[in-house]
Amino acid sequence: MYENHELPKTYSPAEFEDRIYQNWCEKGYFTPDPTSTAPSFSVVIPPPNVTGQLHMGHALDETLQDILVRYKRMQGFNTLWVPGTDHAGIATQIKVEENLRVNEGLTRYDLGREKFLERVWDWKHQYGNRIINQLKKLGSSCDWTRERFTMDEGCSRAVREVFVNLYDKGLIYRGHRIINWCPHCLTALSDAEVEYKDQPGNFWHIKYPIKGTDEYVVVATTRPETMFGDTAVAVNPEDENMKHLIGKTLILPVVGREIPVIADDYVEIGFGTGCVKITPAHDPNDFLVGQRHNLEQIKVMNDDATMNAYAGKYEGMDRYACRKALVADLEAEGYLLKTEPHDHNVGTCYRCGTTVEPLTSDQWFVKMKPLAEPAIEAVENGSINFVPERFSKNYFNWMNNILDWCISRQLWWGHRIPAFYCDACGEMTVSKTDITVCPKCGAPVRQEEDVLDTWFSSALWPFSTLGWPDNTEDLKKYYPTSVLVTGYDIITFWVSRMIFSGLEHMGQKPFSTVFIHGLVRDAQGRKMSKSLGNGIDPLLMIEKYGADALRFALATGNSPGNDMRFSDEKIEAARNFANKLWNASRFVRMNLTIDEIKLPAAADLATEDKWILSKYNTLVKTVLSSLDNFEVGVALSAIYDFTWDIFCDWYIELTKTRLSEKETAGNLVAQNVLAYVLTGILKLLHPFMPFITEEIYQSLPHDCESIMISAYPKADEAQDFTAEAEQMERVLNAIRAIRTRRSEMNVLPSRRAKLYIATKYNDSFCEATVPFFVKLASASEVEIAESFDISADNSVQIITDAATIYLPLADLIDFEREKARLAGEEKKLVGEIERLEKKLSNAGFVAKAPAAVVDGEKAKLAKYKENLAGVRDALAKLN
RNA sequence: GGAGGCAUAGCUCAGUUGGUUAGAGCGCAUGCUUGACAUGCAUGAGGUCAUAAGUUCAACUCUUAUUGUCUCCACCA
Repeated sequence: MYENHELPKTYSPAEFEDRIYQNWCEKGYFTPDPTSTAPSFSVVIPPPNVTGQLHMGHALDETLQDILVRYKRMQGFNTLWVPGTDHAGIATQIKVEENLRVNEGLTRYDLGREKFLERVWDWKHQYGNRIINQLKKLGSSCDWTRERFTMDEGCSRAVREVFVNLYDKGLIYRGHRIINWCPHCLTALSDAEVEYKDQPGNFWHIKYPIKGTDEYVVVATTRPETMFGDTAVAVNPEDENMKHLIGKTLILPVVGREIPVIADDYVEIGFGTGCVKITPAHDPNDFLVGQRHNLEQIKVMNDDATMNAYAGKYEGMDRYACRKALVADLEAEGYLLKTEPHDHNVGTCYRCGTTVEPLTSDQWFVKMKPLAEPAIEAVENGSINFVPERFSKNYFNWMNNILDWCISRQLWWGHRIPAFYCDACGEMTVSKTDITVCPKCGAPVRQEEDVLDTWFSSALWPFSTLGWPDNTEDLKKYYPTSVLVTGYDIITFWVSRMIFSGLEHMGQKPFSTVFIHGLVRDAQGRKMSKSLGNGIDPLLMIEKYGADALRFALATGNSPGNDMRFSDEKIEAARNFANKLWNASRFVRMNLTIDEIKLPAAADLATEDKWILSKYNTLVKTVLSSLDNFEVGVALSAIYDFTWDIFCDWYIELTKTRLSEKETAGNLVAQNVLAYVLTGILKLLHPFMPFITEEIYQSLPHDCESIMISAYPKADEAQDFTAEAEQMERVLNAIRAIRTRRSEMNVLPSRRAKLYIATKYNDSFCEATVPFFVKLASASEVEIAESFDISADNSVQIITDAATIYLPLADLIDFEREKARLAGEEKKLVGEIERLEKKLSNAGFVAKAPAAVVDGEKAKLAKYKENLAGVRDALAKLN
């Protein structure tokens, strides 16, 4: 590929990200090997809208999937990530209609169904690749040879197969029901597609006269314009104040029509006036009441929510105009008793925001109860599990209360329902293939005009994309898929429907784990939205900071299921990390003379090598266990901390002496360990930051043609050099302590001082560590002995875990300040000692706490006591 | 009305079976062109882990209640 090339001086991702991605594609790394016998790991992408544009939500979703997919691929799984797009019925149709209206002043009806659909397909072809290309920019390792579309031939065949199967089982039926109607989109909506929003409104109290008397009942309503469709007034049969009215006849004001008073316990005693107008054709509850009492359904509106002939003189008016006019007339005629402000929740269309109108209509439904039962069971028995687990509650809540699913849409863009009507004999035929004549009487048939809910086809995505209804190799290998990654906002829309569809049609769950993430919000915590204009464009971020930085920013500090904020600071921090890694790699690279990285034998390793290898091994364990538990953010921050704080800030510094000694054995050992650990970091990091890791990997000696198909690191107990690691920590702590003291004394780094180290652990402070003190603790020279007797008048005493260090700073020392510091130290130690003694004298603690904990506390106590003695000693000398 | 999340440093957030002196990034302060990196290095200030009880030898962590905040579901006409 790019054999051991030099790394440019500055990290500029734009210069290599596209090139690398293209190379991966050309090499076919994203396509699984068909001959592989390794266990499968498969994921299907939540298909974005085909004409949509990439937003931060997608970016997060794709990043998380790609992390899992690349991780598993590197672990040797036969890994497949199926990409594709969704035709997004309403959303796409609205866009095309809008475009048509603005540019040509036409409606879809002007064009007719066929011509209009041609336009939509044109639109799809024009914009369909945009989102795909945007996904590629992110680095997504999808198998593009398997790209699918919910309306491609295969998916369409799956839709028909499912429809006919369900129909034959009696699980799909056509019925006259009350549904949610969007007067703007002119289609039915499922319950899930309605969003409830609080809106200010009024409670209008209206008199309904009782026939043959001067009396009246008072009905309170938020929707007076529906009174033209009232076919009863209901009261609760248990309501003492109201039960005498049952059976009486009322006269509808303005309309003059007679309606009965009926008894139904749907009416809540004590709420409102106790009388409820019943409009079966325009309210879901009233519809049910109407069914119980056999009431007539009077629809008073047209499909565009203007009033029809039943509204009399209000015919043709919009529902809100009618409301206004009607209320004025009621008031004028003395029927309006009072108007009470009342906020209420109004259902709106999730696509266009128009207030939906509940109305009765002929629609197609899926009978949900029989499908929901096994779907609930699958999550209950752990066959499918949610991460985090709490989201299964959401799922159960939805599934347990599920009503039949209205699947027909009065749209043109979508899968046309495969039902064929014969006008001659009245027969309806549901068929997997198109038919032109009636199988019963031979007369011509016409196909159902309605199309299916978009989610009907998305529900089949995990198996329709793998070739179902054919029994393909892909299906055998990759179904059920391993993980589904998606946001909590579409658990009901999509996840639940995939689960029952998979169980019903495949006889097997569609996936084992549902990995749920939260929403990406803006820096202020607001939802990103077009109307607020606060959306951050992921592509701009990629352009400015690189895809790796974007991915890092999205993956870090993000825990499953929780929303996250995205800000410039976050992505800058991510870019800075990439830059840090880049420069550390340049440093390693420029010191490399070897052609092959070979970890030296343990006997040849220096203490600091064993220390970094132990630390690295701990990191590997953390990353593996975190990723296995979907703790992506934890894994990534562990890599970040190791890379920056341990590898760069310490280990690289510790190797500089050996690196300067060219052509020595120590030099070669240092080179090898540096390159080995760096390569390990790159591999661990690759799933998160695929581009920069590949670019650097290629510049180092490497044994695999691409990092993305190299083996993911494994933990290796042989590299846990515990004793050496502890030794090294003591040295580092001593260096930190010296730096701290010097800084407190305001000693310039350029002022070098001799160090005296009185050791407790001779092995920690052997001659080999002297250069570290010279280099990292600004020492001029170092003298090590078991103990020292330095007169106190010109030196600072530094007590560390492992040694007492004397720092002669003569004139620089402010003795008053040093005394105050020591006094503070003394106080702190006394406090700690008190706390520990109390704890250790607690019989319960000593008896019940694990021995290791007790021993740890004892050791700590001993250490503090020793340190305290040292501090007091120093104080005594100063006084 | 039902369910759930969140509450930890000035800001944004981690904290993995309860057990060192609770962490990071950004910001802030002080000092540094230290052999790759100022997109950097070193050092530091800053937290009674929302409140109150409970369980425990031991609670940021578990339980309950309270307060604040966000979300989902249902919906009363």
